[in-house]
Amino acid sequence: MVNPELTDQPSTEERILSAARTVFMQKGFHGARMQEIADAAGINKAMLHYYFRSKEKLFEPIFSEAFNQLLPKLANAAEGAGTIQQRITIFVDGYLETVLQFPFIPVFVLSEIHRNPDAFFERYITADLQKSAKQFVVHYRAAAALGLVVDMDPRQLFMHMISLCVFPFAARPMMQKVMQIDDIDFQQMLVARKQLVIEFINKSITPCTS
Amino acid sequence: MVNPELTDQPSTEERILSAARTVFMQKGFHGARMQEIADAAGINKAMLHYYFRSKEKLFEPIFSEAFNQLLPKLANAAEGAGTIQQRITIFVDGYLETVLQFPFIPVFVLSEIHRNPDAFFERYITADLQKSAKQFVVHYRAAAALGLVVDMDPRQLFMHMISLCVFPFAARPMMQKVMQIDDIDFQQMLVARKQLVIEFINKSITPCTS
DNA sequence: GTCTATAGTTAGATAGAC
DNA sequence: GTCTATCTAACTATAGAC
Repeated sequence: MVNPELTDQPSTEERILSAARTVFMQKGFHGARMQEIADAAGINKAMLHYYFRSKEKLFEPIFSEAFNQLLPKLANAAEGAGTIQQRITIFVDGYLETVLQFPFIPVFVLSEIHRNPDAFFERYITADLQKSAKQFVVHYRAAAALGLVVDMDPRQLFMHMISLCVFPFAARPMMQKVMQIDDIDFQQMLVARKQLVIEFINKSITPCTS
Repeated sequence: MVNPELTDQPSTEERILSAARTVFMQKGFHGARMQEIADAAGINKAMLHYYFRSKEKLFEPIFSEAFNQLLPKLANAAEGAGTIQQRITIFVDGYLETVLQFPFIPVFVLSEIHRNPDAFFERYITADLQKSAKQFVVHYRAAAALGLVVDMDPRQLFMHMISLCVFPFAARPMMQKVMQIDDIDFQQMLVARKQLVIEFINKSITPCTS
């Protein structure tokens, strides 16, 4: 057989992963059915188990991939030089960029955390990640001591940032319905948030010196 | 038999609902097991079906109760007299008060929306709710025209408000682990948010006239 | 590697005695 | 109303032919 890497045809494994990504993201772990994944991949259930022994083992790489696209954004914001405002911009920009590209990630990650918190923590909340969070806190406190930003709990600010980026995607269908916004308009609003959220946060943390 | 309304003993139906509330809120619809609910209620599965014909029919009142505690807060904020700042305070206060009391509601509602969006919309997103959202938008635009608040899309502000209130509860386990905050401290932070979120928003929407 | 067929398990729902 | 026992369906997982 021709090496699948050199052809246009995705390998069976790739087709399975692609189908699993779609189904798991939309239905979650418990809601997803192996049959549905098999159908979407154009193969049968037996093949799923041939390539990935179990549903759990098929789920793992999908979740891993999703999660690892989100959280490294924090490291970018915490490391290197720059003002707090620049760090916030880097974080919000990167975060919103990713969820705009993969809008199912927020709900997917949230429900997985609650389904299996211990396994989740052990694998995905690394020491590096915790270190980045601490660095951000230190950076903010330093800036506050210099009077560059208002004095507030940086951990609360950090929660503000993530909330403003992620929640509109997680709650999208409800928000759209309540505010009666169609798909095109809402998509534009989500794109516009990149700038808006940064302005919103900056206005709140900047001391009124003018 | 003695009228259960007059005794201290909760009726079987109440015990079932109470058990279902706990299990559904922690596991979601698909994750919940009828057996587990029966065990928690101290009865057997047959009784669940005797009182509530199906899992779906048992789920319905639990979800309804949860959802109806959240969204009426919007009506309170939209109706009556008051400044935009006062409306925001009413909304954030009421919202955070409720989720502090029932911390599982956010994830619960979010996952149900994605499980069954159509049924969800039909039953729970009422015309009243949509009217309240519109009223809030009108109120904000009026205040902005008078220069009392900065000119921004009030629908985006509305998303900011809900995001800041709800998300920290939905993502609590992850946030705690990343920032290495213990249960007691995090609980205090959540309580403190009532004031913080209001200040944060007010600072952002208030024109810098000083 | 891929398929068909089926085993094994679990969960939701029901029947029927008390 | 409450229980035990059982049915049926759905789903994950495997066996075995090709």
